[in-house]
Formats: sequence, C-alpha cells, structure tokens
Amino acid sequence: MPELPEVETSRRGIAPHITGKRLTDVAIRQPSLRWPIPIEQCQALVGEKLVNVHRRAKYILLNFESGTLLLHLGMSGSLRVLEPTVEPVKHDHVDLIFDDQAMLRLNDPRRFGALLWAGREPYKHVLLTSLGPEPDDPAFNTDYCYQKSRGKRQAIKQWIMDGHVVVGVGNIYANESLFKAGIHPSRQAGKISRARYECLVSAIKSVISHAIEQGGTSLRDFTQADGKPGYFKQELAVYGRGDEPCVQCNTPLKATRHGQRATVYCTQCQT
DNA sequence: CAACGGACCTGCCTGC
DNA sequence: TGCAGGCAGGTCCGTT
Repeated sequence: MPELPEVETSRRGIAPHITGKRLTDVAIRQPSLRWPIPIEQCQALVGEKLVNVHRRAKYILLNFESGTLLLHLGMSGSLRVLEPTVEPVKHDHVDLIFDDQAMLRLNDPRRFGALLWAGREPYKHVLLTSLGPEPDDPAFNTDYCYQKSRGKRQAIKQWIMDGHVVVGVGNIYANESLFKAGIHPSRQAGKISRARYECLVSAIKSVISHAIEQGGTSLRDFTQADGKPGYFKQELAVYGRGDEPCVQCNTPLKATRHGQRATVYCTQCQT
C-alpha cells in the first residue's frame, strides 16, 4: 500500500485531528508487528500531549513531550482517525486515544508495519540514521546521483529503490519515474550518463510530488485518513499495465521482474 | 564491500 | 465449490 506519497497523505490526514491533543489511553490488540510494539513505553505516554506529527522517508514521527513514537505502515498498513466508540475490526492492531474524542487507529493485515519508541532524539534511531535524502531535498540532485552511482553494477530500478540512495521511491514510483525519464529499468546504475540522471532526478521529483498532490495511489484498499481514495492511480503510465499499449507509442508494455518486484516498461521508449 | 535471496504476514486472485 | 500456488505497495538481515 504505502509509498512515500501515501505516507505523506496519511500524515496530512491525521495531523490536524490529533496535534496538540493529550493521549488518554492506548489499546494494543496485536503487539506482534514487524518488531514487537514496546507496550510499556506506549502506556507511559498516557497523559502527554502530542506536539506534532512529522515524516522522514516512510516513517511517521509522532512527537510527544517526552519523546517520539516511530510508525511505519509496511506493505499493508493504514491509519484512520475515528471516534473512540467505533468498534475495532479485523487487523485493527493499535488505538491511540486522545482527549476531545479523537482516536488514531492502525490497521495492518500483513503486519509488516512497525510502532517503535525512538526517544528524545528520533533521528538518531538506527532505522533513520543511514537514510538517503528526501526526493524533494535539493541534496537529491544530478551530481549526487551521478557520483554515488559510479562503480555500481546494480540495475537502475533497484538502485533508486534503495533507501540509502533516496528515500520513498517504492515499486510503483520507480516504474513510473523510469518510464518518464525514458530509461530501461535493467540498465546498470554505474553506466548511466550525467545527462540521463538529470532526467531521472527530475522525473522522480515530479512523479512523487504530483502523487502527493493527488492524495497518493489507491490500489486495492489504500484510502486516505478520511476514507477517501487517492487519485493518482488513473495517471499511472506503466505500473499494473503489462501488455497494455504504451501511452506514448502504443507498443505493448513489457512486464518482467527485478529482484522479486514487478517491473513494467516500454521496450521502445525506455533504453 | 556489493548484490542477492530469504524472511516477516495475510488476503486475494487464478487455475486446476 | 475447494484448494494449491502465486502474487502484492517494504525493507532488514544473513549469505555469497
């Protein structure tokens, strides 16, 4: 479900409803996510105010007065803000209940998500320390990519999906960005020219920022915090369109795999 | 060190 | 209708 645009959409959806409110109760029905939820540290936050809700990569940072809860949605997680009286359904693993009748509820069928305690200096948490720049960071630019990729034999698709290179480019937006830049997904990262990296960086920035504006991509069950779908799906050029005609040249799109992940590209437009 | 595959889970779809 | 198998938006970790 969530790549960076979906996570940012979720953050924007929940923040206005819970920022500045005081945590009054915590319900953890399933503590076994990717890593065990630190139940006692969550309960110790009861009585504290939620100062703000930030995001780094695909992590949502719930900043309380005494420290930060790190939230990751994994492959299938979603967040809703509901009234505390709403009955939980299957896979509603965690509720954070705030005063003023606001409840943040995490649902995650596959349980690849995470809720972790990151203390007073969350950016020093091991999961956040070695992350690459955000796509919209000026530090993510042509020179950075060109220099960092030299000597790398990895396929470009896998390289841009590596969070140590740039964060937030998951499988959907990797496919879309490579199509937009006209780059074949199998091309070796270390052999791509500076000029082509300029196209790719620009494509990644525009694809991600546009998807955020559209409220993310709704596939299967992704919805925004208010339950509405994202609207980016209708703009996908290649993802999920194997064998369908290329939007630019009508050639049937080729579906294949890179490192266990579905890859779709145009054999004519991407070289 | 780089690169790859496996692992963690459930749900949904396809084909027999 | 039932069931096995494959696949899904992420990413850490162990092994080559």
